Amino acid sequence: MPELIDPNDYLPRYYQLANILREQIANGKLEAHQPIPSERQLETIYSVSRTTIRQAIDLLVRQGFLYREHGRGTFVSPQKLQKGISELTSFTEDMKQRGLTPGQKILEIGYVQPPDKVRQHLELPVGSGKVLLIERIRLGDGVPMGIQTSYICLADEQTITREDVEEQGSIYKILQEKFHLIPTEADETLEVTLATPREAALLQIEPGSPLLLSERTTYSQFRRVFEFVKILYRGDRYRYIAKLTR
Amino acid sequence: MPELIDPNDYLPRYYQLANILREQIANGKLEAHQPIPSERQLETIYSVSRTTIRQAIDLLVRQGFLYREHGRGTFVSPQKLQKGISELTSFTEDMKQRGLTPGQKILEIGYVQPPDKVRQHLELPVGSGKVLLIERIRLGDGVPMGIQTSYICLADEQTITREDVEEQGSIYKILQEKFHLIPTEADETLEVTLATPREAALLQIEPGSPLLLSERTTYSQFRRVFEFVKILYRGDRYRYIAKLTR
DNA sequence: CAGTGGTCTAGACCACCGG
DNA sequence: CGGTGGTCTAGACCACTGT
Repeated sequence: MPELIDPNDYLPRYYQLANILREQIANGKLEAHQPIPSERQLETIYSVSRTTIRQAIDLLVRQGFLYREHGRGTFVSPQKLQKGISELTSFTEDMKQRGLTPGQKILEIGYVQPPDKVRQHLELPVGSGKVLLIERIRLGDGVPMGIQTSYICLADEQTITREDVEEQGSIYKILQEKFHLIPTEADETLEVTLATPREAALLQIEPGSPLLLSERTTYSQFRRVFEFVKILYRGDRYRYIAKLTR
Repeated sequence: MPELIDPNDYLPRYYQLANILREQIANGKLEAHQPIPSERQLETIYSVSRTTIRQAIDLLVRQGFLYREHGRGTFVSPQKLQKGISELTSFTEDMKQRGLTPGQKILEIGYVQPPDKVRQHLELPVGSGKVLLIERIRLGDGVPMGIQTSYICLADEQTITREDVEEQGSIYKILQEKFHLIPTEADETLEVTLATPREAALLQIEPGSPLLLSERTTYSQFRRVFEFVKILYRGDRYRYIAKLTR
């Protein structure tokens, strides 16, 4: 028996429908490469208009759970494509998705004058004020995975304390809960580099070992840059995963 | 004067409208953080219904050219977010986007029994037949950028010859033109590795130099795997670029 | 309050696919 | 041919924003 749509729910109907269908896919009620009911059938099953049906399906197609074939039908995607990777995630979320327990050791936290390169990424004018710096060793299941250096722009009255970071772990979570700042978009680059003696010591590897360097500029829901993050991952422990479309 | 929508064009109206707006953004007629006309205004300007207007705007929002704010309006995204990166591209397209001229030296081309790992990525059963192997040094402005090894699954009657590859350069272009096979989705991983003596010689670097290893499984418009590609990029010459959303 | 985007309806015609 | 998804219309009401 299909779950039904509640017109009075606070969630929009297309969103409720997407949740119902996604649930059925996760349960295995709908199997890979099998067709789901046609849009006209779904109209009568759930008593919503075809526009709303299509909005729900559009969502699931973009999320990689369904695919359409013109003139044939709408089908369930194979497992592999259902992961929804290449999303903007915090280190904390990333580790959890990989089945590891995230952890950290705080190296430094405080306000600094950002280096020129960082200032440019943050789109700050020359000679502008200080930004919050947080430097941490990031752990996965207790083992060092990388060194993370975050530069964060906050309004004057807002700040993050060492206690916040120690308690919560995830800065994204703090930003969201304390300041309603939601990371929405980011530009990221990845390249190869070699460990300096200091980095090697922190990561417990030999100096000159290969590292994966990620640099990210993050935008809030207001389309303003609020963060520049650099993560140096141990080359032997970390692999970047992306899902590409066209 | 705004360009107009032709109802008899072979392109759908929402798509024509998206092109018109994208063009105006590229021209600078619409500036970053400035609002575009409201959806009701666009209705009268272009004589199409609001649904169609919204479909066009949805497209441009997903492509990163516009952003919406509920109750305020729809605005032009800042330049940086307009690049539309993190798309599924061939090496050839990737180089062009970076402003470099793509090139190649073919090392090997022919049918082989795929290694187990490759066979699994291609979702082929144990003991299945041979697949097409193409190994090339890829160049950007004539300089070695990486070594690309492609394993391609084709139907029995289809094949790609050395001449095809030499003439066209891009395998994706050949697949599209000869077999109407369109790369649509891909899973990609990136990690760090060190150059073996053979790789170092081919890339004209020291053995043990750091490399960026990309492995990609590519799906066609029929949601079937048709390709597994491995590219070893020179760590000092290549940087991976991604755009993340949430 | 008026104006914006967000959701939704009940239709319509088209292009494509399979039998 | 009938059924599928793809596009489109002309409305409607809601939630949110600014003044």
